Amino acid sequence: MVDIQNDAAERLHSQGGRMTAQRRLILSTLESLSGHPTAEQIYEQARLSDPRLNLSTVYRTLRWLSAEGLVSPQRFEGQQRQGRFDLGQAEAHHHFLCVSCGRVIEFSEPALEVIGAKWGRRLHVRVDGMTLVLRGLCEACRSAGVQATDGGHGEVVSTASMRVGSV
Amino acid sequence: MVDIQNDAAERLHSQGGRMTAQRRLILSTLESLSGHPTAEQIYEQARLSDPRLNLSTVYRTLRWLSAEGLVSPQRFEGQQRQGRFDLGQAEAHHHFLCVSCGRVIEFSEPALEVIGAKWGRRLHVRVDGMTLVLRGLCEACRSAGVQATDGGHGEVVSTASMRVGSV
DNA sequence: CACTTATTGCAAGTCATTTGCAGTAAGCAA
DNA sequence: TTGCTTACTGCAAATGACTTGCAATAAGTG
Repeated sequence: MVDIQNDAAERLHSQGGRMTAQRRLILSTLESLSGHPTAEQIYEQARLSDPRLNLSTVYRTLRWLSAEGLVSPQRFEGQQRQGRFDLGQAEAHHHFLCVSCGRVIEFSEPALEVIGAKWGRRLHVRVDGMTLVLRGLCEACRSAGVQATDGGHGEVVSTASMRVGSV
Repeated sequence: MVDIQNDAAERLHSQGGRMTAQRRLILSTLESLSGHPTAEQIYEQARLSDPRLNLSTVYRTLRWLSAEGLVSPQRFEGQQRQGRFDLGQAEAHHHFLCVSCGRVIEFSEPALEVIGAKWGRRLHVRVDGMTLVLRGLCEACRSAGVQATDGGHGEVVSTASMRVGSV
């Protein structure tokens, strides 16, 4: 459960899959990259270790990992077309997205469980998961004098990220 | 403010734009479609009134409307690549997404303002907006015996939607 | 009713992601 | 260790969702 490499290997095994060098590489790259990298970023990083790795292999692996629930794919609105991937359950955390630089900060908010459950009852639906996305300007962009300009759906100029624990 | 047609016309005017038949058609189609239609769905619906309408015009108009803050674009994760559009501010409401049929139910939850403000302070960022997406099974899919199967990121089989007021 | 130029339709182009296919290599069996 | 089966990979071509260039239209102005 804690070691993704082993977890993935076991899951593969149990469904007649094979643990290949590429999958191992993608997994460890995913572990080494903090933040929410895109498939392309994972590819470029992994390529440093093995230049023969192919982008479609990255996509295929990411897709399998998502289906297994080992990584959670995210799609933020705005100019960014690329999906982002992150180790762990989608439910485990929420995000702040800087509309100027694309930086993502994670946080967890237990109070949302209560809100989700409440709306599940009110709407007569079964709520299996939830994601809260906060949008705005990070400290760096704010002090750099950036202003949000487009009604809340910002153009991302560059990308960076950091991870912040639950408070 | 209340009449989108007029609001849009005024905004266009003030920036040297022109109110065309196409834009009027797209606007009224947007008003007639409840839920969160995709560009394609808006296009198909509008085409019923004027078959000569072009898809790129729909995209262009939707992009302008988004920039003006008159419609809010949404992107839900999962198999859906297409963006969805909705009249009104992104901030005004949140969504429940049925991972089985794609149905979207809106709701508003004032408590989230407080949570957003709290994290703005804690993370030292300026929060301009937020979106909460609840994922799960709607009543219809649940009673139809559908089970979520893929770790929370469902494949959408068909699309439908309804709107629910604030409670 | 001219006339300027924003806007449209159409076709071609992007970009992110997927897929068909033939060659490669896990993992099991002998 | 060697074979063997077939899952997996790399590569190239395809797809889906938009976006863009351009010449033809048509708002809104004088």
